[in-house]
Amino acid sequence: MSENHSAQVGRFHLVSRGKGHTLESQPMRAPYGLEIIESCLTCPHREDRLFCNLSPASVQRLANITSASSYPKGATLFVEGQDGRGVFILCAGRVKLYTTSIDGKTLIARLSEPGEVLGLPSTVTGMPYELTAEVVEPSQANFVSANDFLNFLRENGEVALRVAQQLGQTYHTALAEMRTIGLSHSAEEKMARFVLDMTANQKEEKGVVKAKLTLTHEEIAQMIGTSRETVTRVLSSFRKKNLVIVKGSTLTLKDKAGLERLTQS
Amino acid sequence: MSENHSAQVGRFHLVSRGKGHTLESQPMRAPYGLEIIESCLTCPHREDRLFCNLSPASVQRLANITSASSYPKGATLFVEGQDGRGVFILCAGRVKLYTTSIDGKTLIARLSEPGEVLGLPSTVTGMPYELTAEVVEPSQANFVSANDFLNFLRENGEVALRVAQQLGQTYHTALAEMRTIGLSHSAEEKMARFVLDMTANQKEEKGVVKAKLTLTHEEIAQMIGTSRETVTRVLSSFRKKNLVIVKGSTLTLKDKAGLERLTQS
DNA sequence: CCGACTTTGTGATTCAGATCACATTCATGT
DNA sequence: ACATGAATGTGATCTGAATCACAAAGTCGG
Repeated sequence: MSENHSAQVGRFHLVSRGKGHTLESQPMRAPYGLEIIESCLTCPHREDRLFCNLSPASVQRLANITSASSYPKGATLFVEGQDGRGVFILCAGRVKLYTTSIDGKTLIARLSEPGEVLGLPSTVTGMPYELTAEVVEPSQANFVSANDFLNFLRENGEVALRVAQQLGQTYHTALAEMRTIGLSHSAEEKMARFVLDMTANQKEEKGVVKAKLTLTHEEIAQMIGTSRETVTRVLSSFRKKNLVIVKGSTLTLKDKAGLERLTQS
Repeated sequence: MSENHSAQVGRFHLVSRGKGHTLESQPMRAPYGLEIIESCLTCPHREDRLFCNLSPASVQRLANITSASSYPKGATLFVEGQDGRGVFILCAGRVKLYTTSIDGKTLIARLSEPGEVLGLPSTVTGMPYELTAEVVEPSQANFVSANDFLNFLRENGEVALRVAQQLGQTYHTALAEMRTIGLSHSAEEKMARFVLDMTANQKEEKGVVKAKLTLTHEEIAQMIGTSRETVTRVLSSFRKKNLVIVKGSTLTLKDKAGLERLTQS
């Protein structure tokens, strides 16, 4: 029943890449600048999110069906339309989840942070993946095959509930994005919302809130539903108005109130 | 622990209304033209969706914590921002779930059909309702308080899994709408998507697919993120192009392929 | 059958932002 | 340090659809 998918999965991921340099034939290796975290048990994030407070037995059981892998930037964990093979528990790195239209336009649904579980909705419902998951920062993830995962859930009511909560969270996030895309009057408003979102979860230091902009303008455009040029323009208008300071990939929030005002216009 | 919320809840719902006629002081009554379905056990939809295949004991347990009510058109089941009081299992009627921006713009996230469970994400995660639920057709629903529901889930692993599946489904739907709103180039495209969505679940008779348009143009606009006038115009352009026939509130699909072509433009 | 409101239909106007077309600056690998 | 491709910055143009402003149909209660 529980064939170990890990190797096959690992290879597969490294095959499909976005654009640019080709990686097809390269062997898997540790992502640049990251030491490998061996077992999922030592993964710093696993415990405190989806699978916290599990009995040691359950943890062991989970460890058995889990297989860790590393993925380089550009790797694809799964592709929209493909049927759900299982879930990926993201331990380190960052993954972009998006959908594409026939003509190539892309809409980024969300960015996943360590601790999140990818492919959960599809795995649980048995439907095909509704999004494509592409690694934007070298990442490590634990894979659990759909079969194993579902069995684990069935044996483990508390975890099922926890999974439901995660899904609720995810839904919440999706709605938030729908709101920015659907209810905004202007690109400025969307951008303001985006910046506030990005900085919302950041801890401030010395009274200043900063955020790393992992995304290109192109990608920001794909998140808020505008064009790349508009992102560039709006962002520089924000700088002129002293709402934010952009230095390299670091964005510093200067006038939160000002941005919030734009949000409500 | 399990105080019965039903009466309080019932009264509350009837209080807040959208617009128009005032119902505040009126006593609760059966929705026009619907006989009341007494117990949730006889509710025709309950069994086959979320809570199918339960042991008789579980069904009984569920029946105990459930309270049925009827809601007239315009009633509000819950309001965005309010913290989750519990779930509503929709037995009959139709409910509109939407979010509103400060300036009054509305985005309809989805229309709920009988058998669906409303308020699930919030109840499970313990976060406030992220949407407002307004009855558009006289409805009947079974309410289960958050406490009771969560306890029920904890005692009942299989149901928790089922809940997770529902949530996955809901997420899926949300993504579908995000796609139409975010990836479309034109209002025509959005409208084509919308019409196809509406007719997708309908059974065809005599080789023709029809769908009841419960929504006003205004509401359609709020679903696909355009203006009312644009909906009117696009819809009549569809009629001119013989893609659909609209007669009263009945929409007949005439040229599915044609609409699909618009979808991919 | 008659007002009164809600919904739909249409024209005229206007403008935000998509798109195109480059110039410039930044990374990166060798 | 150079070269090459990616990412950003900026102007010019053009159009889809929002908005405004009514007219025409429907709908419903009394």
